[in-house]
Amino acid sequence: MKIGYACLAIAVPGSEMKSCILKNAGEERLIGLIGHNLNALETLIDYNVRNGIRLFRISSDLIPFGSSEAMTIPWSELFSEKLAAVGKKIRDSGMRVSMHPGQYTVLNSPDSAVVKRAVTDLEYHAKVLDSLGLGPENKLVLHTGGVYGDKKQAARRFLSAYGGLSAAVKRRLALENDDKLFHIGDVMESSAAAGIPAVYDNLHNAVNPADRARSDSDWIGISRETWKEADGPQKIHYSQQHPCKKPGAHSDSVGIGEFSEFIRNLSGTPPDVMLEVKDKNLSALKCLNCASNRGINALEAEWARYKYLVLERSAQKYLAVRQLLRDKTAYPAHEMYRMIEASLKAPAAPEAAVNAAQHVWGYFKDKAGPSEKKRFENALGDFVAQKTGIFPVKNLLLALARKYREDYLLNGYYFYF
DNA sequence: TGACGTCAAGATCCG
DNA sequence: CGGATCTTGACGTCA
Repeated sequence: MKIGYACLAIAVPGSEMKSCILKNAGEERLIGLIGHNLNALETLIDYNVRNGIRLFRISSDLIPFGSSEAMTIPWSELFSEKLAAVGKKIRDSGMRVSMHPGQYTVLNSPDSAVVKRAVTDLEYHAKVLDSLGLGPENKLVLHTGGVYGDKKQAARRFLSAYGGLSAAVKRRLALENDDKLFHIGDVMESSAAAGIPAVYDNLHNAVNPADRARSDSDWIGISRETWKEADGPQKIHYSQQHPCKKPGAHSDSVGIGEFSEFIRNLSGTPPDVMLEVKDKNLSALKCLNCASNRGINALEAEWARYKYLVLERSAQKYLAVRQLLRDKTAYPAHEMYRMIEASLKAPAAPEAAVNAAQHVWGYFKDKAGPSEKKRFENALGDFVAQKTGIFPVKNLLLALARKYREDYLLNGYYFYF
């Protein structure tokens, strides 16, 4: 069972995708952006390899305007070496990747111009995966599309459009149930008719259920049958409901208790699990560390990344986690994440936030010049006086961490929440 | 016509 | 001027 995350990572310096607006998308600008984004992708892949994350969704923004008429650059040739090198890292590490055109790629539209753009978009996505030299188990996940007042007719149009796609797209295509229109029962029908695998999404099924009598485990068992040898192991999408937002909205982080119960309830071969969650790689690492014993070092590395976030909420909880990790023969993953989750639920307490900021400042106090010290003290003073939030302070510390190359801090999560 | 979802770019505001 | 914060863009469907 692989566990992964989608598109972007938090606290991975140099991994940010860049783009621009259409009117600025000249050739020179685009070449610069593509070069940057391929480096960013390599940074993400390297990060995943270092951290044992072997499932990852590549952002559709990798090639800005990749499926637009504005794209006149032969990017796959221009960057063929780089693409091949990154693809080799993916293959050699046993990583499985995917891409996921958004809700605006609609293959079953009655409007032929919309369908044409959808086909172009799918061709673009397949070309990215082809250029990386990756096999058909690296999927292109798509939703069925719109209903237009007649779901049966709309499903037929999907199948007809699917039939017209190139082999390059067809061999990668997988169909996912959505949260509004085509539930997993609908998807199973189209999937069987087209002979393509079905990606089961648990939250979409919770919001748009096919049959309330069937559990997640039932549907995962049923959709497993659509995955053939060449498709690789079954893959699902997993997410949790945000407690405050509307039904279907993803949670900020994967709650480890709920996730573990979900996994426990599965039967048969466990699928690969793509997490859809706001905190991305953070949840992926959490779930991986809890799904198997990855060594006390993995937990210590995680604690190092979380610790100032916990400290700025409660010194007591900070000490409690430190205590928990004392025993180097134990592997208290669930306990550690439960404690971290509990403390992050609370907003930062002002006094604790000052304490945490001063701890982080400790990395610079011998290196920073007097003007830097003055700026830090002013920012902290403004925060204490409630003139600003803590973010101006954190951003200042982040800039210092970059300047003085404090990787330990840059790889931590403190600056990003 | 706005909402939907997503992210960064672009625009504007502020000290 | 730099940094923080707000708005726009790019896409198609549906209420």
